Amino acid sequence: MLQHSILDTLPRELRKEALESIQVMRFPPGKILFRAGEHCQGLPLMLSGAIKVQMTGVSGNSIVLYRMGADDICTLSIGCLMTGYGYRAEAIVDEEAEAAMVPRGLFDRLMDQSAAFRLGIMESYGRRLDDLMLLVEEVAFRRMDERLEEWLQARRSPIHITHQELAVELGTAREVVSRLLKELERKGRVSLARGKIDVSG
Amino acid sequence: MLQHSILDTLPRELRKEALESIQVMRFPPGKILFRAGEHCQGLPLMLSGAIKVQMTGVSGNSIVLYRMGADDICTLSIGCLMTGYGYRAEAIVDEEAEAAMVPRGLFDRLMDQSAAFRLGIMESYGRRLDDLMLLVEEVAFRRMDERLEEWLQARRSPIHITHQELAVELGTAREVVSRLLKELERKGRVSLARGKIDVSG
DNA sequence: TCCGTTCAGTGATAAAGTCACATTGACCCA
DNA sequence: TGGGTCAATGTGACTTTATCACTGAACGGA
Repeated sequence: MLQHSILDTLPRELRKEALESIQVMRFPPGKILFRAGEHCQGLPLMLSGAIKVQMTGVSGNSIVLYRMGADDICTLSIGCLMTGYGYRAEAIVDEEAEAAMVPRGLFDRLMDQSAAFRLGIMESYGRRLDDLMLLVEEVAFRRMDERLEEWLQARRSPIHITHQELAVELGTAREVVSRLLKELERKGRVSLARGKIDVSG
Repeated sequence: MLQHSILDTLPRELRKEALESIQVMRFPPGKILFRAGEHCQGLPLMLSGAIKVQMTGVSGNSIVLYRMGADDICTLSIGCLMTGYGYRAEAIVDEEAEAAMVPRGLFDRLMDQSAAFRLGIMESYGRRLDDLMLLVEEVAFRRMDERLEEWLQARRSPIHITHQELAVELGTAREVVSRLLKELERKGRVSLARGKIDVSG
């Protein structure tokens, strides 16, 4: 169950302690791992699956910030744990996910004793930073029709999603997505059905 | 010169090594520390001053992502060093800054041997993540007139800045800033001069 | 089959971004 | 000291995106 995870790289002693004190959990799609404002209940180290992190603005609009995959450690939880503040965003499972919940004490020991673990942390942070920088640029400067088309092209057709969910992916309003999709349909690029988008080509 | 920096917390031996191998540098306002695409020349650990990090989109528009201050370590440089990719953004000095340039080897040793240093790194990452998440929300959902007014209120009047520079701070177009400022002037909230904004109240 | 609910479509209007060009102010320098 | 130059600002026209207020269509029970 822990095969191919970053924990495999630990020296024998530490690995033993890790395997004893961590709790492996399995989450179904749609499961909410945490909500904005809640406090950290442990550091999830992802073993498999995909989890999206999204935030909701004061206006009530939401946007997907980034996704976590295997070997990512939840950087938001680290921050939450360090500062004692609540989460600023929420995490929702996309694809059935397994995660090792690492207790605080073990986290500190891993940071102290394993260079590989530290590297994993830094990589997770690096990816998050990169994701967010790219997102800022997208949201600030790119056209919505281009972003929508790219999003659609990046998945396998047919795509099962509502316009509202797609709006959250892109950080815009549902009406905007509906109109742009209708326009794409008129151009023959997609065909639309309730909760489903077929991309041509 | 290194008083009150994170390096003070190091154990004697490590501190000695640090003081020998780091190079303290001083940068004047306007100095460009690095540009997009360049490769990392060392990890800056800021001792004083303020540095802004901004990125330019494919469209040619720019936006300020966040600012670094004393005790921040440049997370962008860490990522750059780890992955070997070039910088995705550029860093420009706002207020005269001093920074200790930490060589790769020392960085690794500090990570390995100083919990305080690790904590500093994590805090820097945490702040960056937080800054960027807030920025995404701002850019995606908030009205430009509100953002502009908040930005103005957060400084001491008179503010010496051009509309173009202000546009980069907010991630919008110069014309938008000019129009919104003119509107504020009509309402008596500011008075405008070339390169200067006086905020009333 | 009716009913409630979620999902999608759309007109009207406002806010923001883009393009093109006019005007203004600061400064240099002959 | 009067031009000349250039960066900074102003603005009209138009497009894109966001918001508000609905309407209608599809689905899933009861």
